[in-house]
This record gives sequence, C-alpha cells and structure tokens, in this order.
Amino acid sequence: MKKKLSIVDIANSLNISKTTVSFILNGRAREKRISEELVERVLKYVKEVGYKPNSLAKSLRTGKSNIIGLLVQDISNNFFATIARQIEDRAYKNGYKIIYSSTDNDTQKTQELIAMFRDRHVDGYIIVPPEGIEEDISSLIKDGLPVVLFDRYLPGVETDYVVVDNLFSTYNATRYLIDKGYKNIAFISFNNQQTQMADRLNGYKKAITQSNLKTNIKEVDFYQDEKLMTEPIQAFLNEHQEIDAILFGNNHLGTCGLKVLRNLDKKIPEDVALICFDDYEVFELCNPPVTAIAQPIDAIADKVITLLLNRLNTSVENGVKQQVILTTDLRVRKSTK
Amino acid sequence: MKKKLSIVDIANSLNISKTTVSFILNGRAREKRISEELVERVLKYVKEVGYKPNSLAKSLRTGKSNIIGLLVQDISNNFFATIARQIEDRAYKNGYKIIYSSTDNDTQKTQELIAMFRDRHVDGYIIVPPEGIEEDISSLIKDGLPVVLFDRYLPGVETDYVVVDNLFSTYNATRYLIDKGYKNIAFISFNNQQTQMADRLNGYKKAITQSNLKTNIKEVDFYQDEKLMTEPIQAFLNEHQEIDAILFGNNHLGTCGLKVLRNLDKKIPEDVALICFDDYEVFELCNPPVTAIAQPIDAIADKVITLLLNRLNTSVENGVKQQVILTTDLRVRKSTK
DNA sequence: AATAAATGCTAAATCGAGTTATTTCTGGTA
DNA sequence: TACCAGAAATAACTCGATTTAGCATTTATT
Repeated sequence: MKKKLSIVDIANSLNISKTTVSFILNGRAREKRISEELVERVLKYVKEVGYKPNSLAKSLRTGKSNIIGLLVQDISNNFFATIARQIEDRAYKNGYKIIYSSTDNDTQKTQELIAMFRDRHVDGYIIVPPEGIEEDISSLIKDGLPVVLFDRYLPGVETDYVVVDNLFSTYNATRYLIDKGYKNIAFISFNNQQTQMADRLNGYKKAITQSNLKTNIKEVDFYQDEKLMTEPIQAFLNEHQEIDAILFGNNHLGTCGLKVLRNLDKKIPEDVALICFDDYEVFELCNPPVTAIAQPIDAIADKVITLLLNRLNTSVENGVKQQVILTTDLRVRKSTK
Repeated sequence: MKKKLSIVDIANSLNISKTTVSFILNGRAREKRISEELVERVLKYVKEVGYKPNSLAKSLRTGKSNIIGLLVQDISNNFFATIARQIEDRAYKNGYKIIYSSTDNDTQKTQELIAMFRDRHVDGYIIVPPEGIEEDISSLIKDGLPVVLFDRYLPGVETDYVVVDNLFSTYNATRYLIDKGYKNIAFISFNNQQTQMADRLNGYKKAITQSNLKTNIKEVDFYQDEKLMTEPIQAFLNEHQEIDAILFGNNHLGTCGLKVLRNLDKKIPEDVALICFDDYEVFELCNPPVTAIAQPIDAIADKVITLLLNRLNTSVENGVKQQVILTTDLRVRKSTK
C-alpha cells in the first residue's frame, strides 16, 4: 500500500517550505509574489507525482467542505430521484459533492440528519422539509448557512424555496373535470398539513365550491406498505359509488389508486375519470394513459441548485430570500372523457 | 451564531485535560483507570451542553470516516433507487452515512468519483462497476479497502459481489416463450460487454439454439435522451415484422419498447408477446400488464450491505471473497398468450 | 551611504480531535 | 526514611492542510 503524499512530502522533495506549496496550489502565488519559475516547478512536480491535498485536513482548517447536503422525502420515489439526479450533476460540475438521505417525512430523523450534516460541515442544504422542522431550519439560517427548500415551504420561516403553484394546478385540473361534465369529483390526498398538500386541497375545494358541487375528500396516512395504503382507498371508493372522477394528490397515491381501480374492475374513464398530481412513466404507459399534472422537474432542479450555488458563491449574506413559484402542465390523456 | 464547543472547551470547563475527556468519550476510561466519579461527571456535562466531537477532526486523525461510498449507474432508475434506499437505511442503523453518486456507466466519471471517495477517506465502497474500471477497483482492494460490487461483476477482479443468475433467468424466460409456441423471439439489449448483459444474452441464445430456432438480437446504445433509444428499436421492429415475442434486457429498454409498440399500434400479446428483465411498477400497471423477470431487490440490498458491514467490522482482512448469486422470479402476467 | 520599499520565501500557529509517553500523587513496604 | 508500585491524570505530539506574521535579500530612493 503506497503511502499517500502530503504537502510536507512535496515541500521536502523540492527543498522548499510547505507554506509556499500551499500558496501555489491555492492560486495565491501572484498575490504572495512567488516567482514564476518556482510556481512552475512546483506545479509540474505535483502533477508528476499525482499529489492531491487531503480534503479532510483542508475542511478542518477552512471550515468548508464542498459538500451539499440533500434531504428528500424518499429517494426511491421517481419525482425525488430525478430531481436528485439533476442536482447531483450540476453540483459536481461546480465542484460540489452531494451527501443525500431520505427523511421519510419523519421529523426526528430529519433533525438527526441535519445534525449530522452540520457536524460534517456541509456547506449548503437542500431540503424537502417535513412538518415540525421549522426551528432546525431557522437555526441553520441564523447561523448563516445557505438553505434552499423545495416541493413545499415552511410558512413561518423565511428561506429560499422553489415550489409549484399547487393551488392553481388543482383548481385548473378540477375545473377541467367540471367542464367535462363530471359531478362527483373526489380528491384523495395525504393526511398532513404541509403546504403543497394543503394548497392542492384548496385548489380543488375552490373549484368545486365555485361550481356549487359537493366536495368529497379522502385523506389517508402514508405508509411504506402498499396494503395499508390501498385498503382505505378501496374502502372509500366502495362506500362512494357515486364518484365519477378522482383527483389524486400525488403520484404515489395515483399508482395506489390505479391498483385499487383494477381490483374493483372499474373502467377508466367510463366508470371513473382520473387526474393525478405528478406525472410519471406509469401514467404515460398504462392503459388508458392517465391525465397528469406534470411538475417541471428540470426547472425545479435547475432553480434549486442555481439558488444554492449563488448563495454559496456570494459570500455576502444578503438577507433577501428568493421564492420561486413554477407552473405545472396539465398533460391531458385518455383517462377522462 | 453560537460557536461550536470543542473538546478543549469541555476540558477547560471541567478543569481537566482533554486527554481525559477523549479517553472517557471513547470508552477507554476503564482501560485507562479513570475514576468512576470523574467519568460520570464528564459524561453528564457533555450531555448537558450537547457536545459532539467534530467528525472531520476525528476522521483526519483516525483515518476512518464512517462513510460508505455508493456508486450506482443511475440513481433515478427505479431499480437502483430502491436498492440505494434500503442500503441507506441499513447503513444509518449501523452508524454509517452514505455518499452516493451516479456513474452513468462512464468509466472516467467513475474513476474520478472513486478518487474523490478515497480522498474523503470513505471506509467502504459499494459499486455498480462500469466497463474498464478493473484497475481502479483492484487498487482499492490492494490497499485493504472493503469493496462490494453488485448487479454485475468484473471477471478479472476478485471481490465480494452480489448478482443474480442472469443466464438462467433469461434461459428460463425464453423457454417459457418457446413452450408457449412463439417461434420468432427477439432479444433487445444494450450494446455492452458487462457480465449481467452478456449473461442475459447467453441465456437467451442457449434456449433458442437448443430449440433449433433462430436468434434475433438487437443491441442498442444507451442514451439519456429517449428519442435516441426508441428510434433504433422502432426501426428494428419495423424491419422484422416476423417477430412474435420480445425479451427486453432491462426495465429501461422495456419501457422504451412499450412506447414503441404503442406507436406502432401493436397489440400485446396478440401481435407480439413481451417479457422484460427487471420488474417495475409500470409493468404491473400497464395494460395488459407485462410479464417480468423480477430481481430480488430486498435480498440484493440486504446481502450487499451485510457483506460490507461484515468487512468493516472484522478488521481482519481475510482474503476469501464472497460471491452471492441470487435467483430471480418470473412474474407471469398477461403480456403472453 | 543610509534608508526605505519591494521581492521571495518560510517558521510557527491553528483547526479539533486521538494517542504516546510521562508526570504526579497516594499508600504500602523494606 | 527511602523506595516502589499502581492509580489517575496530563503534556506534547500527530493527522495534513491553511494562514498569520515575519525574516532575509535585493532593488529603489534620497
């Protein structure tokens, strides 16, 4: 096992001080008036022996890690995985690495993860925040650490964030169903108070009440286990045979819903029409394909990482936080009349 | 911004030496004959002020980081995302964190990532290896670093790895099609020499030639861009109208294939039967659902992380590497007669 | 010629831990 | 009283970098 070279080894080999080596490698040669000749000699030698500074030591000294912490709800969910992927690419291109983890929307787990990230001197945070995490986020911000939220935001906390116009999206989708003549439109969503879900619910409510129809809302708890998710949905649909259209709150609910409808042998769109929040390969390929509210995944990822990189580069902590609200796209397919 | 406490602060507050604090916190109190009374006093104070050792400094000194490097081909692919998720869970439960990245199956990118992981003193590696990475992996192993590969292995390199029985899986699936009476069975795969793809191809070939049928193989290049993937497949199918069944080499090819077949208005299974390697929500939900060769995702993730944790815990570097070969499950659905 | 300024480089401190070698104290024994 | 063993704790070094403050030497200025 070849021992790794340190900056001292380099300095000794060249009979100069490690200070000089450090200055040269950090591009401060000119500023420190180190001769061209020596700079070249050092750079050449460093390249020759393939010396790479130990980044742990560097981080310890500088307090910077060139690492971005990414906390999504669930990396195995297509929506988050795709965004994570794009953030990762951009981060690498800008010299940052990613440490990621899934929060499961679990407050305590998220708190622990944030603590771990801090401990590792992560330079910036990208977080899909669960409920009850306000204080921890505020504390990060108070300490001057760049934080960008996405998918949802925390009403009490002033941060940069990137979300979509959830309320208008479901309002619009619901209107679409109403205009098609559906009368008993259900909304199936998760049982939580996060902004994205609350807004989606409100968009639906607004459209329904505006048209003097009756809302019909089913909120289910989130479980990893599929059975625990499909059962309450199935029970709900059995109980409400009058439903002629369903709006699902996200892709996970949508796929569960599709399975339930298949179990119940419901024809789409004859028996029941469908629209789902979030687009997903499944909705494109299933038969009939499902109309979906597509979030602009590329744009979300792009905005998130751009915001964060800006914060990281402008060491100035200008207090103005940016809120980005992107629009969605109703991709009409054959799951409605 | 509250300054973070260091071990020196703790020591000063208690009027003792930081050495003592360090010994106590690292469970070496008894060994170092430190009085019960002092141990308790220190632990109590540490808990009280919430002191956490700086893990960068710790890593620098000890050379251990408690981080596992995870390199998958593409984190946005469901197969890898799901496995990554489970590995992540197990790792956290055992006190390890994950740094992950997607390799894109790009050798150079992977080399850079491995270099970065090394640089960060990652304790162990889980890698889905691209072609041409043999030397880098060997070098890790030579230096005593635990490495576990999965999904495929590197024939020239002796490592721990976890794969499935690809050859038997496609052999079996192809036989299934043959037994159903299909005569012109095509195999659509990626154009690369990796073991998993080679074995899948060989399983198909073996079954076909055993039955005196003709092989019909299309190998396409991998592209992120969907058009570039579907076009050659579409051209191939147009050219070979005689094909009555298709075996896809993985889930990505399978979904591309489904899109092509939809474009071409082919009825499944009347015009053409399908089996796809890898199961995926899409195949379960599309209509008709697609028969798939399901990899045992849970078992793969479990074996991978178990192997690695074992290596990490038994500091003994016993030379015997473990090869785990798991079996797949043919999930028959209605995409064949 | 004496002094000031610019040039080129470096010794030593520092980040926050872990670890080695050593010191101090206590009590018992010769 | 002198000496020693073990108990209890610590000073000082180390990991590998960055950074501060400063030392020679050369060149320019008066």
